[in-house]
Amino acid sequence: MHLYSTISKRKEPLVPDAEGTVGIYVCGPTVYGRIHIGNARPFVVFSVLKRFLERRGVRVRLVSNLTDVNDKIYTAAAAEGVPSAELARRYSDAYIADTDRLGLGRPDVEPRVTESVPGIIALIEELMQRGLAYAAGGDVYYRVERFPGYGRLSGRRLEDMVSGEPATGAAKESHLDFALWKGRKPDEDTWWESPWGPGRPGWHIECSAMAEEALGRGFQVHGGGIDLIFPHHENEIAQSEGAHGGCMAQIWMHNEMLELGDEKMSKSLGNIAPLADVLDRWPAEVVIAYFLTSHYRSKLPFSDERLGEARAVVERLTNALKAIDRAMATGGEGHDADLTRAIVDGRREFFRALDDDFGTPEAFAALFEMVRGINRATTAGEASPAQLREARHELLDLLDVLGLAGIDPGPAAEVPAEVLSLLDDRERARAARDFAGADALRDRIRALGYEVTDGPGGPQATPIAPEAGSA
RNA sequence: GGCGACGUGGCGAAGUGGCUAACGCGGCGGUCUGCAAAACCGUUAUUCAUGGGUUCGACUCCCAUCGUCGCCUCCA
Repeated sequence: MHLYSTISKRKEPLVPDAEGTVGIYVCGPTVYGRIHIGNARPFVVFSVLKRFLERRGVRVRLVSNLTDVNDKIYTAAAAEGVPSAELARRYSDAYIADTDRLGLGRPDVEPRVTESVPGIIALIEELMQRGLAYAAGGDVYYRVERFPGYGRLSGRRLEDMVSGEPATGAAKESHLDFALWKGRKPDEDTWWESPWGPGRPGWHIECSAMAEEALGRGFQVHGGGIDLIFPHHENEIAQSEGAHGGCMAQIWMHNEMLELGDEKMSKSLGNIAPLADVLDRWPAEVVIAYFLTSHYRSKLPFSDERLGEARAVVERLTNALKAIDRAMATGGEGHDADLTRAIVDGRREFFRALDDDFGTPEAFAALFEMVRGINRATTAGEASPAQLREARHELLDLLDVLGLAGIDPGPAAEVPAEVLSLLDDRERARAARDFAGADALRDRIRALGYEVTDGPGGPQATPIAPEAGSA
């Protein structure tokens, strides 16, 4: 498969390492609050990318960190009057719990900064030995102008960079330099001893250290939000490649931002929708479909309208599965060549789309071609139960790649006898052409939580799905 | 000011040198239905922000303009 790489601005072939493994490192959240729907985008994109690659027979090692020590964590903890370690642990747990609800599994490794300090210190020492870092007033800084490739990822030149650093950074040799280690300030209650005195890691160094520890030097894909390109990922490259040479990652893969109204959603702007709240209102599969019906490199508006469209997508897929189940019961005895063609073509196009820079919108288009073929077949009624079962299996198989297998309604749940009885009453009313009575009975059944639909095989009562917003 | 991304039908979203510009939602017409839902069939952009240029040929390449967004301030 090919993936677009920010550093080359081209689609690059994804080449596994000598053991046939693809290592992926994705920058995870800083845990000073509940994560928002925007944070969920890389989680979904990279989790599903992993599923896809594994389906392709590639072994994947997905690593996504938690940044659990940071200025914002100190600040939030101080505001609440709790120890920063406690606050970080609480929101680390919340992050795991919130993303678990998506049902996409966990990354293979989820390292935490607080558990990676020895490796971080070792990396800083290596940089100092190479003259790329220097201690100053209890801090350690990276000497940016000593690293020739600086700016390669973000396409910046050093002379173009404006000094945004406040005057407090007076200990630095250059305003471009960034902190690798920050000396402990009196009110900072999470800290470690180091060769440079007590303190804690700077923002960027932890990812260099944790990526190396989990994936080794020179892995396949480094990912994250596009807003991390500068300075975070630029600095990671400076650190990792500065310390060891070589190439930190083959491909730099960045997802675009969510938009709320006209601006991006972000914690600093305060216009956030917590993932947990979104998942209270919409099923996980709808949220996944919401992300995946758009390309990961496109800006994605966040709104109830868009979630509603994603729900329509999911319903169309679900309805096709239901249609198959009904058709298998009534069953034809022949072979529907058009159905087979739709399945084969759909499967081919599905994988072709994902092979080309993870083209999930086109993959959905392929699914819909398959769905139309299925719906045509169930309408025509020629396909045998065996052929229909195969079609169902194929569709579900592809849905599973996208993490959407959960939309399978499965075998219909037992309908309560009371509902069945009312259904019989309604049929008698309909037979007597007492439609007012029939509709009244339908209302009573609905009050019991079941929707009545009249199909070719007679009426059916199906549980009413919970509506968005009702939770 | 510097760097970067993007502007495709009512909405969303693919395509990125050459067959009829995918797919979903919505609209309209039809089939089915007591009604409804689902589904199916047909229809819904002579056109891809605008203006130039390159080319036998551009939505696709180049330039300019307008517009939107992101980064340059520890936000995915």
